[in-house]
Amino acid sequence: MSGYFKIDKEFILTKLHSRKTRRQARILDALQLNPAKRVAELALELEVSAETVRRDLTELDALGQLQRTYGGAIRTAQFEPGLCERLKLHIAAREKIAKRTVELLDGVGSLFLGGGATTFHVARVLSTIDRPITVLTASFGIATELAHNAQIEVIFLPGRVEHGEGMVCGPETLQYISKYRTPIAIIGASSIGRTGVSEALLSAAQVYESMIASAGHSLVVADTSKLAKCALRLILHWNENTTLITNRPLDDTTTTAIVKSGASLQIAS
Amino acid sequence: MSGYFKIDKEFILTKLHSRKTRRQARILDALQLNPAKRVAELALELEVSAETVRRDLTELDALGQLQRTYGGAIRTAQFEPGLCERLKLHIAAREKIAKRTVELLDGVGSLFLGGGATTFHVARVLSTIDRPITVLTASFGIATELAHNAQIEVIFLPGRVEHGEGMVCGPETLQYISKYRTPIAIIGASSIGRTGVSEALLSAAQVYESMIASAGHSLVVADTSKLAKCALRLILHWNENTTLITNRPLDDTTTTAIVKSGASLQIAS
DNA sequence: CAAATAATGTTGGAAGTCGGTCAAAATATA
DNA sequence: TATATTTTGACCGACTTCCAACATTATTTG
Repeated sequence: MSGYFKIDKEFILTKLHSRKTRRQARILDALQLNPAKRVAELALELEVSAETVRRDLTELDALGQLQRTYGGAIRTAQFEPGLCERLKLHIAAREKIAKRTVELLDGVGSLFLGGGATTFHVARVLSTIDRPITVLTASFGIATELAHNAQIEVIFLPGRVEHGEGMVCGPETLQYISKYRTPIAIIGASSIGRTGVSEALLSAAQVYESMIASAGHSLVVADTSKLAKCALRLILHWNENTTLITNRPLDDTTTTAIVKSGASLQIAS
Repeated sequence: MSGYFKIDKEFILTKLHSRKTRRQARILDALQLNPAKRVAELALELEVSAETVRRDLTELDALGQLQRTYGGAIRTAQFEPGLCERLKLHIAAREKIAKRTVELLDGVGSLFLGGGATTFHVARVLSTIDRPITVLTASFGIATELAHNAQIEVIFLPGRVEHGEGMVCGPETLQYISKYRTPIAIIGASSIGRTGVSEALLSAAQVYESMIASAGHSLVVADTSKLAKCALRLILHWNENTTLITNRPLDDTTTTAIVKSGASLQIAS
């Protein structure tokens, strides 16, 4: 029992009130206001030696609280740290898929755009479009990316902010989606298989499912790394209102299953 | 006539297809995927000399496309570049105001939180709160800031994304706000005066106005730099359901006007 | 209080960056 | 095609950062 008390006291004294912790908090604070800070600059402001600052930065970097650079540190993306990492994977494949997807949007005036790394690439390509289009999304990252282009009207969906995912979801979101109708929904996926598309995060799955239900046709964007995985919730059975856009031909069994269901298949290369 | 053609051709050839422009585009692309890049790193990837990369970075930095750091460059905040600048002003005053404001929230379970630099400081203080609370907001930056704390339920409002402001607004937003009732709305302002509070951006003004209408009591947060300015749209007449939280005593005329109206005045120091 | 531990400052050399200048190469212009 | 302009690469001195080792100071523990 007293052992627990001791740990608690230690924690409070050491972790919360030590000079070091306070200083590191100030460093993080400074980075909230400036995207980047130099070692020398911080040493001056905090009135400690540059070495101390360097040691602090190394620790905070290891904790993922900031990112070290040569000469200083930058704040880590405050949005979806997980997504930032995923964005670095399969870039070439996803860019091809994104381009092919946007090519399919000829004549489309409005669409739903789901969340995830691949759809983010779609947003980046879409943001270069040169005609008016309306996009409905639940993802902060995608909304911001698209807002760069004044021709794109971005409608953001309401809902509870999913902590750490950078998107909204929940009953409010679903209800709101159901009030709209668009010709197209563009959806990413945790996994694709013979039966259909599934998604690992339940709250996101529900949002995508609603988007699909409110759209005339669904474009599923997924690179081949998503194959043969199995995610929590099936959000879409292959059907004639579905197009899968991927980067490489799939195995015969899957291809047959998709084609037989009436869905289309597009290989971007 | 041929003059125009020439300019056009020049533009296309020089600006869009020149090696330099393509290379700079690749630099910006690389920064989309990595928050920071070093000069040497870029030189290797782009297969040009470090000097060329430095020159490119200098140019892109001057254009505000990225931010130069010692040894490389980082991407500029993709969110609200204007807000980022405003956040650097009046920090001390705003932090005091923010702390005082959050102190006033004892017992409050839900609230509206408007947009702007001062309310962002409120969000930062609020994100350290140690009890459950529900916050409704229309600002991406504030939503993200608050989402760090798992105890805070953040409800995001729907609407058209205001290009460059990092918030949603428009009729959908207003209608959605009118469906909620909260005890408190915390609102920033472009200016405060004898009559009340006004806001420069019309679409934002409408959102704040709705928030005020849906809340039992309004906390107006504004540092004294907002005094004696006059912004486009008056969003609030001083009344008994209003509290102004500011950092320094106001001039007698304004103080009298506010107090006479029944509003409260809090000086955070 | 004394010993042990952790945190911080100092120093010096290695490595990296910067910015200016100049020459070479690519590109545009006549 | 020849000339002018722009772009790029290379070099160098000045400056900055980094890292590791060690000395010093603060903090915790017994």
